[in-house]
Amino acid sequence: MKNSVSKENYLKAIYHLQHESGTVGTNEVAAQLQTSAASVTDMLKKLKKQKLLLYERYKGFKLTQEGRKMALQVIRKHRLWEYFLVEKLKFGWDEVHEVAEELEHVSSKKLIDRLDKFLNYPQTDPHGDPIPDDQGRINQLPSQCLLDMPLNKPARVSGITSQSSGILELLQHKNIGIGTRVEVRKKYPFDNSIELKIKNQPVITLSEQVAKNILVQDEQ
Amino acid sequence: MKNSVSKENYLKAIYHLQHESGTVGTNEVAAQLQTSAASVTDMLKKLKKQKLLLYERYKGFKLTQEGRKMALQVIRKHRLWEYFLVEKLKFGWDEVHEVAEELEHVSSKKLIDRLDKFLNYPQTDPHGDPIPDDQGRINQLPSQCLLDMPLNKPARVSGITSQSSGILELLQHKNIGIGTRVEVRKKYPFDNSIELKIKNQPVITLSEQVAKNILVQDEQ
DNA sequence: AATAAAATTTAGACAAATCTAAAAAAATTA
DNA sequence: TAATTTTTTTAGATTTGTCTAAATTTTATT
Ligand SMILES: [Mn+2]
Ligand SMILES: [Mn+2]
Ligand SMILES: [Mn+2]
Ligand SMILES: [Mn+2]
Repeated sequence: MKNSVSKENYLKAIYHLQHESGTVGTNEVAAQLQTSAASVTDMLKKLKKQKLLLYERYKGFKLTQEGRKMALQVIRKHRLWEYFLVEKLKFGWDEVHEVAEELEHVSSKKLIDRLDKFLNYPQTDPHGDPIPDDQGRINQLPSQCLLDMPLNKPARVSGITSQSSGILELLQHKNIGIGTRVEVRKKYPFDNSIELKIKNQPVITLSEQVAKNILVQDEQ
Repeated sequence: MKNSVSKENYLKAIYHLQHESGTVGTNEVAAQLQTSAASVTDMLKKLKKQKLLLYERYKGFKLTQEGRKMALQVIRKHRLWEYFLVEKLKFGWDEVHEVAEELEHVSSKKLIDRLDKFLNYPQTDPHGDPIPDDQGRINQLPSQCLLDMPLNKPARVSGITSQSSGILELLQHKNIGIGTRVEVRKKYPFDNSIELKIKNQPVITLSEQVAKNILVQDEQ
């Protein structure tokens, strides 16, 4: 019943691609997992045989109910461990991903349920992504891109789309993190840059490339 | 530079056997790791090629300095995770071994050093075994078998040799754990059973099979 | 529609870790 | 010491996950 590390990584990658771009292609998965397209095809066949994937050759693929459920369990583990690393072991939010990529494959169900309890059932990981419960359910408040916010409307940073350490470092320097309260004060159509007021801090400017990666939720 | 899960398990098994019975044999390792003697021989060759093992065919083997160092790092991780599971996640001391057997292979050095700090640099794991520091150093107080203790000499339980869940469950029922203060009140040469006084509790009887697995240190 | 390009799959190979059965060496016993 | 038993190694396969190169299918472009 227990899947290999490799299979878990494939399930997770397919799940994420499915929920971002709708359809999933062999090359996309290969790029995500830094492997060859041929290797992906090999694995697709194995996942199909295990009834974790709906797949016809050349016709694209997507996870079955069972596959999705497994992917969500891996994601749950990944995000709980990330939370642990930041909240308890004082890792920076830009250093946890790699480590969680290993920890997520430890298989004990009891371990993860106890960890959840120990952390007091957190709702989101340090990047603002929601943590599925032990049934795989996600409760996601609607959030929108910072670029689309109307002027002077209070909002709270709820997530960062890109997780490149570059953007995370930049945001840390500008004192923007998950939960930070912000208001857009001005938008410049010329370069799509914005001026942003952060609570208790002066107004700062963000480029389009940065702002488009920031998700916010309405405040109050 | 990073070793596989399997290699780490071999290094650890050889280290333990080396320190218990002096010499190590292929069959012993096979029994410990529940694999075949042929598989062990295969791995011995690989470990030799990596200079982690001194090995000549048919002539026995032992770890090199480098191999011992690696084994001790795995043991450090194993015991720190066991401590975490018991102290923070409230696992029973008889349920942690299997889970730690997986967690010990997560490779981040920073993770384990931060965990050590978070746990406040514990000296021993929940079974009383010493936790090596990040240089692989162990500070081990001399301890002896409960069967060899003189009568009425105060002592403190410092370790359990066997880690079968059978004995751990038995000891839990009789309120014996690491740190429990005890005195041997009587020895019966007929079956080598003993009568044991536990502080604040009535005298109990332990069979030879149980008593020989209990290690104690002199008290005061 | 014919051709070119891109995406995907197949063919064939390899490394790691395992196995069983058989052979070889060492240790024990008679 | 010779025979027997035990331990250890070799030979030959198998499974999993990966690779490159070549073939096939689909999609896009003239
Ligand atoms: Mn992973
Ligand atoms: Mn995350
Ligand atoms: Mn292990
Ligand atoms: Mn232990």
